[in-house]
Parts: sequence; structure tokens; C-alpha cells
Amino acid sequence: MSTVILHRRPAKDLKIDYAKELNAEQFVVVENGDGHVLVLAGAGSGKTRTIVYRVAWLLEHGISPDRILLVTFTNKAAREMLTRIQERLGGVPSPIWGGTFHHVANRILRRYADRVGRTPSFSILDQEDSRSLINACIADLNIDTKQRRFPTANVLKNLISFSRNTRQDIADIAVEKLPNAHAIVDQVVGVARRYAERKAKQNLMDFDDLLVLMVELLANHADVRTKLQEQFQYVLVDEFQDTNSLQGELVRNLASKHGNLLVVGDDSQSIYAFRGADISNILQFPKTFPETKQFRLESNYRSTPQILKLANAVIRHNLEQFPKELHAMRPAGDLPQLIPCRDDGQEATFIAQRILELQTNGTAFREMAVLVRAISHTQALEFELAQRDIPYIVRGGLRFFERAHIKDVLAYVKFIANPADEVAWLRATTLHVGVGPKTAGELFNRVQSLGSDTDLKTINFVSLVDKRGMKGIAMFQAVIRKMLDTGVMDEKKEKVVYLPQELIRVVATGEYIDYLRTQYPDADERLQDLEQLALFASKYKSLSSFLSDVSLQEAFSVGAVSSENDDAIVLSTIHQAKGLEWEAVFVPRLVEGSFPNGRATEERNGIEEERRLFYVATTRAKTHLALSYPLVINPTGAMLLTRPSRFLDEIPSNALDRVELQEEGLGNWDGSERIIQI
DNA sequence: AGAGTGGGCCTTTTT
DNA sequence: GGCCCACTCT
Repeated sequence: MSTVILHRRPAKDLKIDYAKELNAEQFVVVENGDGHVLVLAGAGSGKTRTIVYRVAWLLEHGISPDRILLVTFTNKAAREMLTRIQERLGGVPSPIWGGTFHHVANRILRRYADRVGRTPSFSILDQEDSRSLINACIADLNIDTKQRRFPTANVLKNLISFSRNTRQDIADIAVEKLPNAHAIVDQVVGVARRYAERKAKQNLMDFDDLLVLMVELLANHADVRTKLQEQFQYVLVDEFQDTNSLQGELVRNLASKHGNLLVVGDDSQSIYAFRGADISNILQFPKTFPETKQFRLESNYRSTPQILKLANAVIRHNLEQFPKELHAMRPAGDLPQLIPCRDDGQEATFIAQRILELQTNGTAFREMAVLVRAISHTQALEFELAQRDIPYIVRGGLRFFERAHIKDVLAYVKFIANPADEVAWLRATTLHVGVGPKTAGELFNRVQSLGSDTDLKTINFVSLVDKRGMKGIAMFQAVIRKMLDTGVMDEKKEKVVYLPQELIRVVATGEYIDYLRTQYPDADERLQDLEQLALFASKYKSLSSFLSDVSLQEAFSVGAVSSENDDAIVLSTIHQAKGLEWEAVFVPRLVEGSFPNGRATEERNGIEEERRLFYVATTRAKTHLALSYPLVINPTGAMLLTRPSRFLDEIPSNALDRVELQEEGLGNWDGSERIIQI
């Protein structure tokens, strides 16, 4: 292990007075962040602040920005941190390597794609793309999906993904997770293999490939490994509790030359086990690196003591965790409320009224959030908010880049970027009348067999299909030709380059408009989305960086594109609320089956993860917290009686303010309840 | 045979 | 509200 000696400037040169701007716990970390460092940071303890100041400290001590790797859970978090650092230091000359694991891996893999069996123009599959490719593989292998209740592409995708992220054998995972596994395990393995082959052949990567191939790149190519290990003098990882085996391996590897690996996390907030997150990364860290310095951030600046008391009371029921105690630094506030409601409609009414009440008392809409276990739980509330003209933004669920029309247009663009991409081809061609999966697949194979060096412009697609598909394919080809016409030679006269914005324009101003109008009643709104897409694309000069960002940025959700600064309530899944905070937080639908989620309940350690989710949700609140549940829900038509969430039983009764809505009798609570007219 | 359409059914979380 | 499947049309 090599030791790095910093060239420390005298303290008077520093722009930031670290000791003054940080509390003692945080300052110790910033000052002693060299070597292997584990920071156990409770909710609201200034984790982000600590990382920001640590990076600023490194920069102020002469570390070059490009030698710092800052891995965060979302790209948004990385952007925010880098912005804050720049503000504090008045600009940073060259950029820091910051972003998600997938983002960083993508950036490196573009450079070394040939080492992992791809070319630099590889495309990235999102979950829907993977699903359709897996479906194609199932069809390829002539598997009878009906006879033995073969798992759907979605289930298979999750199995394959889980096995790769946890680095376990797909057959073992299948046996563990599928009821009838033994009869079909060979077929499952076959699909997984075929899927991998087709991705390689078509120059595609799914999200997991970014991590797997990155780890393989380091393992198998000593020159690349040496270069990267040399480069990254300091590696910092946020939300370490949610990293999986591959990600743990990746940072350990990258940091091994200089030995400066600082990880920050909170085991109580680990909520991604379903995607292979391995809590032992954080629990075993001190054992892996015996010289690890351990620090704790236990002062909570975010929430009132009442809110913390509630959160702590519930999380205490989890057995597997680091012992820790969060101290509230804020003065006392109101008790969190518990509101039983007749049904989800009344629950929505209550939340809407309470939102207006809070706003009247001076809390801005943007300072309020409704956090749900599943995005579908916002339905009744969305209806209510719309009726009352309360502005809201939905985070979670379908993202902007996953909407059908956006993906349609991007399919054309992806095909231009990577003509071997069959997924993109299938999507774009089958939009046309008379062209289905069969015609599209056969045509694709014919086009590919003409040779990869054949110019797309000169191939006549139409001559390769029979009558029925001709008209549609002719239209498709016309669009492709127009797109190819926008290409220009790059400065070095080596290859043709395309501007993403121009490619989008060609598609979105052509026959696709007619398709939209016949297909969707809200075609006009969708056309506006396409304009937003073109606007977003105008920031990019390179096709591959545009397409990478489209795939890897969690980005804005639907509707949030232009209203980033608007004053609106946030409706979000708890997963997407990670790391964020609001003055007022509502957690509705606290019934068994919804939260804790019914399926999670059956999984191993599922309840503990649900409880951590509850902990994350409640600790987002600064001042006001309202928990509610409907006594009846109406999912498909049949009324369903509910049972209140078990987490509510874990809260001491003196930690809650039980509210009775006075619209009709809601059962007999004791006389201590407050009554609210609704 | 393959494309298109209408009815029944379920709905976790994400890079 | 979206997805899968079965049925009908070309």
C-alpha cells in the first residue's frame, strides 16, 4: 500500500474555514479522510455536506480534479455535489469524475470497448429493450411457454440481472426463486446464454453489462488496470450500503494503488437488496481493510425529535444492523399524525386539504412530498390534486425517456448510431402498417447478411420484403435515408458524424406525426414531448454521449421537463426520495400488502427491508409527518378490507397524534383523538 | 401465416 | 392504465 503525501498549502491560503463550517463529527472526517475510511452516517446527519467539503479539501490541497472519483447513487446527486463544490471554491478547472457506477463505467468502456467485445458505438438497453430481446431469445429457442408455465421475459430478466449483480450462478438463482425450477432450469440457462450472445453480436449492453464488463476489463487487461488505478488517487463512494458485489469489487480495485477509499453509508437505509445490493460490503469493510478508520455522524439536523423518535422506534425492530443512535439537534415540534381513513378517496381528500392548510400557513408546495411504496398508490391522490388545481410532480414509475413516443423516435436514432441494433430496428420498423415482428426480423437478417460494410444508403430494403410490408418499409427507408443525409464528415475526415438534434427533427417532423395522431388521443402533448427531446438533444454534439445520457440519466420525469423551478408537490416512490428532504411528508397507504408490500413479505429478509423503507420515508420529514391508511381499498372493483401496517404497531402510542376524520364514523378510538372536519 | 384488435387481468422498488 | 392472450381479418 503506497502512502500519498499531500503538498499542503498553509492553512491561511484555504478559501474555506472547515472547522467553522462543519460540526466536530464532520470535520474529523474531512481532515482524516486519507486511507481506508468508513463513515457511518445516519439520516440527516450532513452526509452530503461532509463529502462536499472533503472533496473541496482535497482540491484545496492541490489534488487534481481528474484524479478524484466520486461515485454517487444518482447522477443528480453528483451534479448537485459538484455544483456546491464549485460554488464554494469559485470554479474548478478540470472536472471531477463523478456520477453513478453505471455512468462512470460507461465513460470508461466507451474508450476500451474493443477489449470487451464491443465497439465504441455500443448501445445501451433499458429494461424494456432487454425484455423484448429476451422475448426474442425465448422465441429463438422454440420454448413452449404455455406448457410448463415458462416464466415471462420480465421475470427472466430479473433472474438474470440478479445473478449477474450478485455473481451467483443463474441455475442456482432459478432454483431458489422459481417454483417449478427443476423442470425448466436448462431452458432458463439457455435463454440467458442466448441473450448474452445476441447482445455481443449486436453491439449492445444492458445495465448489468456496464458493471460486469467493467470489472472484467480491470481483471483481464493489466495495462488498463494499471492506468486507471494510477489515475484515481482518491475514491469516494456515497450510499455505500446500496452497492452490490460488482460495485464493491470495482471501487476496491480502482482504489487499490493509492489506497484512498472513503465510503459513506447507513445500513439502516439499505433498500436495494432486490437488485443485488449486498449489505456485507459495508458491514465487512473494516474486516477487508483492517487499518480502516471508522467515523460516525450521529447528529441529525433535519428532523424534529418527535419524528426521529418515531423512526427510531420502528427501525429498532430490525436485528441486522450497526448499533447507532441519532441525536436530534432541532427543537421540539409537533407529534407526527396518524390518520385512519375510510378509503383511498378519503385519504386523498385529507392529504389535499392538509396540503392547502400547510400552504396557507406558509409552507411552499415544493416543501411537501407524498412518499409511496409503489407508484400506483398515487392514483387517487393525483385525481384529487388535479381537481383542486394543486400543482404536483410525479417521480418514479415511467420516466420521460421511457415513454412510448420518445422511445419510438429514439429507436430510429439508435439504429443510425448502431446499425447492428436489432432491438431498435424492430421497434422502428414495426411502427409501420403491415410490418410485424416476423417481417421485421427476417428483413433485419437479410440486411445484416449483405455485409456490415455495405452502405445503408445503397441497400434497398423494399426489395427484400414481400408485398404486404412493402409500403411500410418504403416509408421507413425514406426516413432512414433522410437521417443519413444529415451526416457530415468529422474534422479528421475519418467518419461521418450526426447531430442528435437533427436526427430527431427528421423523425419527429415526418410520417411519425401521422402515426402519433392515429394512435393516441393526446398526440399534441406527445408532440410537445418530442420538441422537449429535440431541445434536450441540442446540448449534445456527439450521438453516443447523447444516447448514453438518455439511457443512464434518471433525468426528469414526465411533465417535469420545463417545470423544474415550479412550486409543486412532489409525489414520489420512497426509493426515489432517497437522500432528499421536505418540510412536510405524507406516507399514505400504510396497510399490509401495500406497505409492507405483499410480495416482499414473502421474501427472505423482506420485512427488514420494508422496515428500512419505512425508516427512509419518515426520516425525509423535517417538521411535519403524516401517516395514513385506508380501511378499504378498491383495486379492481372488488372492495378489499385492509389491515393497518404492522409498522404502525411498532410505534409507541405516545409518539403519535391520532386524528379522527369527522365525515362518518370510523370506529372507536379513545377520547384522546383530535377530530378534523373534512 | 402473420398482422391487427378487443377483452380480461394484474399492478414493487431501479441503474 | 397497461399488458398479455385469444380471436379475427388479410
